[in-house]
Parts: sequence; C-alpha cells; structure tokens
Amino acid sequence: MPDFSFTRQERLKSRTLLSRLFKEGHSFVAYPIRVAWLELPASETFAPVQVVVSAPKRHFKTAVARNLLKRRIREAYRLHKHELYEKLAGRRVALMLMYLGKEELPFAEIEAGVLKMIRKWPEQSAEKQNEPS
RNA sequence: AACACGCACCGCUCUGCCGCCUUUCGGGGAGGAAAGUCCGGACAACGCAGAGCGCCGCACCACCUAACGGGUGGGGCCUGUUUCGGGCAACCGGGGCGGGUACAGAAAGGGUCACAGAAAAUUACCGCCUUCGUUUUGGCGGAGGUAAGGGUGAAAAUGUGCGGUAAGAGCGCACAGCCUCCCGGCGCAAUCCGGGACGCGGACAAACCUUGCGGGUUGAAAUGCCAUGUACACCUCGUCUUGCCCGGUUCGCCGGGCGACGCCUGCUGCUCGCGGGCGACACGAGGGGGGUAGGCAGCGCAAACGCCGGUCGGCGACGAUCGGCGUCAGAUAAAUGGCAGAGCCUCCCGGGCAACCGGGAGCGACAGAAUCCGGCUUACAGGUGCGUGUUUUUU
RNA sequence: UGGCCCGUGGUGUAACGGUAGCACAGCAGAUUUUGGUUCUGUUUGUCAGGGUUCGAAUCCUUGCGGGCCAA
Repeated sequence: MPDFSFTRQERLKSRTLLSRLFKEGHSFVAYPIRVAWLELPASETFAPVQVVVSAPKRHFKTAVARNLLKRRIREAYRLHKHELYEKLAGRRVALMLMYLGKEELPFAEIEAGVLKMIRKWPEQSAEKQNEPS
C-alpha cells in the first residue's frame, strides 16, 4: 500500500524558494496543467518534493472555482505522487502545478494530466542527470 | 387548487474507502450572505496645557441599541385606487385600503435660474390712463402713473367678489389660502384642532452657506517579542553666539546652573501659544540606501455569548428574569476535500381516474472564514409556513 | 486586510447644472491611371440602476469595472 498522505512538509511555502522557481526553474505543459520545477540540494528540504498548486484569477473569477480546481489538482497529485518518487530516485525537487484550462474540467481529466506529467518526466530528468555537475 | 405579491424561515441528506487543518487527543472543522467594504463599535498603537480657525459626518419627533447613516412606533409631504358629499364640468373636500419619502433653515447673506418671454425678482415691450408739445380732426413725439389684460415658460408676484380710481393696484373690505408669533385643548414630542394678532415673501441648500449635534489620528501588513542579517557607507540642511551667578584656575580660560538669541523639532490640517534638543570637529534633524521575507503572541474560554422553552413589561424594535443545553473553524501560496453508491429535489418523456410507477436529464442556486462583533447593500436553483388579492371548481 | 483614486465614440482628450464637442481612426464620395496626400460628407459615446432638479456627463446614492498605496 503506497503512502497517500499529504503533509505540510510536502507543500512549498517559502516565498524565496517560489521566486527562485519562477526565475531559474524549467517548465513544460501536460494539459490541462503547466508544470514548473527546480532541482534542489537535499539539505534544503525534508520531503522529496515540495509542491504548490495554482489557478489563475484571470479565468476563474470566484474563489470557489479556484479552490475547487486547486483541490482537484492536489488530490490527483496525492494519489499518484509515489509514481513520481520512483522516477526521481532520491533527488529533491520544488514543483509548481498551474491550472491552464479556461473552464472547469472534471477530476478525471485533471488526473489524466497529472499522469501525463509523470510520464513525461524521465526524459527531462535523465538529460539533467547526464550533465556533469 | 392554481397564479401573483408581501413577510419570515430552510437552503441537500446518509454510508463506505482514501486524505486535509486543528486539538486539552475526548473531539471540532464555512455562510445566509463567509461577498461588496457602505456605516457603527470592540481592540491596539501613537498623540493629548489650552484657545481659535478650518475639515468631515448627521438632520421631522419619540423610543430601542454598546454604537450607528441601523431598527421600531408615530407625524408631515407626495402619490395610486375606491367610496361618500359638493359642482354643468374641470375639479375640490372627507373617509377606507395601499405605495413612496436624505423630511432643519430660502423671513441671515451673497449666488444661479439656459431657451422662450415685456419681465426670472425693487420687472414697463404691447396695452390702459393723465399731461405737455406739434400737426391736416387721423396721428407723431416727450414726461409721468399703472401690475387689471397679453403670446412665453418648469416656474409669472396669493385666488374670487365688492368698493375704490384718471387708469389701476392688498390701496381698502369680505371670504378663502399661506407664513411667523401668541393663547387654549389632545399628546412626552413632532404635529393636529380651535381662536387671535402682524404680514403676503417664486424656485434651488442632493451648489456656497447658516443653525444644532457629533468626530484626536491611524489601523491586524495595527502592535509586542524572539531568531536571522546588514553599512555611523552616502546626500542635504542647521549650529562656530551671548548676559548674570557659583566652583576651579597655570589668570589664557575651563566646568555647571538660569536666561536671551539662532537653528532644528513636537503638539499628525493651520495659527497663536506651549514644550523638547543643539550651539563645534562633533551634535541634531531630514532624505536616501542596505538587510531580513522565518517563528511566537495578538488569534477566539468567559463575571461572556448563543440556542430552546417559560414568566413579566412594552403597540413594537427590545428589555428584565427563571430553567435547560452548548462552547460552535482558526488556516497562513492559506485546511473543511476526492471517488463510489443510495436517497431527496427540479425538469422532460411514457403509463395510470388518482395516489403513484418506469426511464432519462441536471458536474444540483448564489457563493469560501482571514482580528472579532452589530447593521446596511448586493447575488441566489428550489422548498416550507403565514397573510392579502384574482380566477376556477365544490359545498 | 485596510485605505485612496478614476470610468465620456475604436483610441487619446474637452465641456460655470442648460443642444455632448475636438483630434486621430473607420465608412462613403471627389481629386489621381492606381495608391498615398489633400478636400467634402457621415457612423459610433457620458459604465449600469435609482434619486434630487423644470433640466444631470456634472450633484447624491447603490452596484459593476479598472488602477494605486501600505509589513
């Protein structure tokens, strides 16, 4: 039975880390989600991945709609994060999941987006791994 | 029964699995609007000798409330409808049932009132009247009086009648209307009713203003503490005085106190006024720059509040009291969710006299706490109760 | 969270409470072989609702939208 919990240590809260993620991070799209990530040294974090989710006010004017989408993304991530952990093989990452769609999509489609993100991950991190540090 | 309106209330439920926040480890975990941020308070920091000016808000009366621009009751004004009375009619007056109302002062002062109109507030264009001059008896010109009549306009100098007059005029009188004041009566009061006196004054204060009342400023990114970290680096401005007293003295002066002068600064809008600091190689004030972007308290447990029921007072908002129950979210890139199933609701289709049955559709309205309360405003699928009105059916 | 400010054609901007202008753009026509330039004509607007007023872009109020400032 994989660990489905989602504790406070797994959330990205530091404002400094967030601005570094925006400035230095890599990104790709796994519709309906835009993914931004940044590899971190192990000393800076406790959890393998610190994640933050976001839904833009531009397309969803009420707080209710934004909260709902963020909850669905977070839920999909919670249920499949162990698959991402396997791909990472011990490295630490700061991760941002931004909702990209223009209307509210049901949970099943958002879950598919998260799975796509995990599928697309190895190529990106393999490249990174081959680079001499 | 259906529909419409008004008021009040509710505003999906349950089970399983996987999760989240909080916790005293038992448990607890979004709303009627949590929203808009339109008002009022609590709370906090700073300020507070005093006076004047300014600024902002409120504005019929009484009451409720911690307070309010909120609420309740009452009054005035405007308005719809109906009925009764008067009238040829237009319309006027009384009553019933509603609806609206930011409703102090225009008789303190200035200001504005487009176009039209003679005139928009000490009004003479036409007209009317008196008189003078001139002339060809019509007429023309001058001086003056006059607001009864006249087109206009949103608004025209209170209306009708009689008297009066050269013609007229509230110029006088009668009745009516309005304003201010006084007296009497119901009422706490606004106000209403009756009587009397002075008077006749267009509108606009949701433009300036006046009067009365209230308001210190800033707001949880307030504020206090801990940790981390950095730069008395930079710029601008000011100050190099002076009288008296005391002490010391190498007789040059030095130190201290009080005052004057100058500068800076505070009294968070300004002035007076009052206070604080400094006066020389350092000090003061201001600007600007750098660092931190973490945590704790504030933060929801109290002589308090809420809910339910009863009693009492009040027309009512509400208050007093008794009993029972409860402690009711505290996150911080920000918890309160996801999936599955069942029920409920609404709509559509089919069947049935009907209750209802079967199938399908609806990510099930508006919407997410951010210091906390009391209001206001705005959004809202559907449902429940009460009241009123209309229509149909039955008795 | 708290406070402050602003909404006028497609764009930028005017208008003591009294007929909503101006410039550019758009459209049509003229000039030109054509296009441009130039000239003439013309369409489109006071963010929305309510109130005060004879009359509202202007005053008041409620909502909507946008912007700014604060450890």
